[in-house]
Amino acid sequence: MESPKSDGNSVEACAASSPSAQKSPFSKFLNNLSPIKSARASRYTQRLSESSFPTTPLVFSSPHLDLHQETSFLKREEIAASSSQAHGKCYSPSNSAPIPCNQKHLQSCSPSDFVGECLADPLKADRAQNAERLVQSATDVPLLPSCFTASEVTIGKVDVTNDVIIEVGAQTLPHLAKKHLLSGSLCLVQVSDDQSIDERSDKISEFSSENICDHVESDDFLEHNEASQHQRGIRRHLQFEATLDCKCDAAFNCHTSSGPGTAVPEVGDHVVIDHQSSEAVVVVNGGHLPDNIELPWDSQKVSCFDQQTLSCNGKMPGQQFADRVEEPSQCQDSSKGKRQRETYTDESEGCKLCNCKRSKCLKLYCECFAAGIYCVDYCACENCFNKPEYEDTVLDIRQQIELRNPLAFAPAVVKQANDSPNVADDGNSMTPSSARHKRGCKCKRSKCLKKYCECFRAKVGCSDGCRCEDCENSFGKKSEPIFQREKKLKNLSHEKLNTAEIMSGSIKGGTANQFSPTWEELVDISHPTPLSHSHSRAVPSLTSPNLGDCPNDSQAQSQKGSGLQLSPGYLHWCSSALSRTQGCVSNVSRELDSTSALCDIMGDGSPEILMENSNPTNIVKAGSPNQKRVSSTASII
DNA sequence: GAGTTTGAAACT
DNA sequence: CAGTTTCAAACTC
Repeated sequence: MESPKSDGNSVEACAASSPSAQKSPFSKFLNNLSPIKSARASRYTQRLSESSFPTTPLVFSSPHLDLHQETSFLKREEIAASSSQAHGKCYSPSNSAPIPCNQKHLQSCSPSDFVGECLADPLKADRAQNAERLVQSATDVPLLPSCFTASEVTIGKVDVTNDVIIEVGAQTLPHLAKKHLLSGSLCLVQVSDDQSIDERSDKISEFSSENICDHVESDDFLEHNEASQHQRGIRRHLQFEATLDCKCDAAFNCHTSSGPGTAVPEVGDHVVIDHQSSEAVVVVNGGHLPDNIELPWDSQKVSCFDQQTLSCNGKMPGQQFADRVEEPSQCQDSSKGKRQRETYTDESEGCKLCNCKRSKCLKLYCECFAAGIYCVDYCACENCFNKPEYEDTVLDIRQQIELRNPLAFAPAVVKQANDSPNVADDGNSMTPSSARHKRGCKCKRSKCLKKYCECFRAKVGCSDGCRCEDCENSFGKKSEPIFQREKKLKNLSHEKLNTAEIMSGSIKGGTANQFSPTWEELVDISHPTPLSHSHSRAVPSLTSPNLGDCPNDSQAQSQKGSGLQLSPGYLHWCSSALSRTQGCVSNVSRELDSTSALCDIMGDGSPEILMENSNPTNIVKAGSPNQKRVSSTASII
């Protein structure tokens, strides 16, 4: 391993700012950083200073640290995570006021009501509540890299005895076993001033070794992490593009998608963002790995974040490319070449490994590229340019693709506002599906029953945005367009005709038109659901797609099938959902225009209500919490 | 593991 | 926008 050169802005310099770090094993470890890592760390540190991120050490008031309470570890984690979100939230060692390390980052949360509550009686504490409070407290802090790793901790010396300085942005503790580092906790270690540097680090190591893995094995922690690790594992993500413009904490938030109740284990997900390259240098997965798992990679590389949950004040950070380390469960055994893939998982993008040969992993053919992540060694790709070292190229290509299709890198699956089931042609409710694929599929032969189908692969039902044929998606069929129904009906008519011919032995003077489907017949076919009968007056009008003419999804779909299609993509899905509730809308612009009109009709001016009731089944579903409001729409129709 | 099938992406 | 080609994943044997 080459020794990085210190440029004065590097992590090394950062670590050296601590008196204790100068001779510490951490600084030794700094010298063992690869140039790339060192460069990233350097950029990160530099960005921190440039962007006025507080580099002041985190100081936790020692009275709140009870190292004798083994179970308090999780609470320390909570604090650590919360503090990491707050990055720079400092507590005075002697009083309850936060140290003014960076005024704008200071919060009202004081040690007494924050740290103390968390540590005082962790066994009795309601972790969910605490976590929620912690997260809430942390999220109040803007502009800060929300995560850092336990490996980012160094200890320093402070004037006040018994206090511990946690310095962020330093380096990995070399003493910690990898598996312990993976526990991903910012461990707070109480050391005394008279201890030597090595003793301190040893103590940290000892503490970590003895406590981290043990104490993170709380039920809820393990429950979550077993699932998350199996599904998501540990990945190393690097954010593309400078996210300095998006300094909000969410941009650096590496929490997974769980709610506050599961925030305790989640907070172990830490990341250090290199703001210059927008790279997450080190991320440690949220918690614990079984002791029997030996990880094949350097703990330095261990990282993750769940990019799907990133948000920047509600907005997705535009570019979230990520470089990641393989999942141990799935990727460890992977080798170049064929392997089992887990392209989609329920809550994350899973472990994507590509096998690209010609695309150089710079096209959407490449699932890694499409997912916004860098390829990794376990990918079987050839001539891969989807690597951090080609970041500029990747970004250029990405921009070009986004110019063509702004939604190209949007999440493939769009969650629906409510968890309403799709409705099959026969009116039966299909598997409830809370999400739809953003583009929809165009399957012709797979019947949307194989992973060729993007919807099926994403475990979502097909939507009206799909152009699939003979959809049998087990997660939810799409409604059949009228032209297909008409086609079927014509076929049926021809069959009838032929049957009649056979039966009668002759047919005279008649044409097939005599047996062409009437609109009434089309209504019967295109409105297979009970709802349709209640609106049987609403003959599907292909020429006047008024709200009143299209009372349900089938009719809306009928219009679509008649050539009045919505545009594809996410907008389509959202708009489609909107249109289904509205009754029908023939195109996006009409939908947009009619939204306000419908709000006027409904009288409450709440367009979100439309989204909440995007499925027509809600209209007639008794007991639906939205029934009253929706039924008013139905009555209007 | 090789070959085939499939459908999305890219291209025209 | 539709048709064709390219591509890589999914699938089959």
